[in-house]
Amino acid sequence: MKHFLFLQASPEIVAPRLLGCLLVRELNGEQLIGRIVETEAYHQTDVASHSYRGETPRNSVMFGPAGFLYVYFTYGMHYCCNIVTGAEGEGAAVLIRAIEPIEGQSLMEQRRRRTGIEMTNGPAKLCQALAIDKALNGHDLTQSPLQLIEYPPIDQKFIAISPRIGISQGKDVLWRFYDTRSPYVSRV
DNA sequence: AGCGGGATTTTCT
DNA sequence: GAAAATCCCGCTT
Repeated sequence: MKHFLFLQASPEIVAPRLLGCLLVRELNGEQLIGRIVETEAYHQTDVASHSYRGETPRNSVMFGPAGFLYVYFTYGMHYCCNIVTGAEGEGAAVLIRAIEPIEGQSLMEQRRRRTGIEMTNGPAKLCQALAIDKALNGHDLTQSPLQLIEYPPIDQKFIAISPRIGISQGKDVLWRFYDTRSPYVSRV
């Protein structure tokens, strides 16, 4: 049985489709819920992608089936999370760059030691807010304690497109997507 | 508001 | 040994 059929497309197709979908995290009996408002696509044919130079222990989840979580550690202190897309064997994923808190705000504030948009307006910030670390690398997003909830696509008129953030190569590719209505977008 | 630097460790060259 | 899909703080305007 295949869940999340929409995730089996190329990441640049999936990335805007993930806007408006929910991430539901169960933590210590509480539910933390965030609405995805900013995403970036990465693919093995793309020089900015972790999968560009082929499969390694670090990026192997990217080459697996769609619907799993790829978590990586960077800058010596931060975790970032991606949703794997595409066909099995294709190194593709969508980086979740920002979410809008829907439920469990007080616990997110506590975890982040920040309030308001500073809770979740960046890829490493939302991972800290939702307690996502390497233990969730390879996690099946149809299962507890972290689930993706699919929603109908948001109206295209609310989607902005831009170059991706924080990369040194591939800056010409317009694979960043965000919901222009959300104050939680990491930058405009 | 915007810039510059430091934190800190994994990963690959 | 360098760079990294980042964040935070402090300083300047």
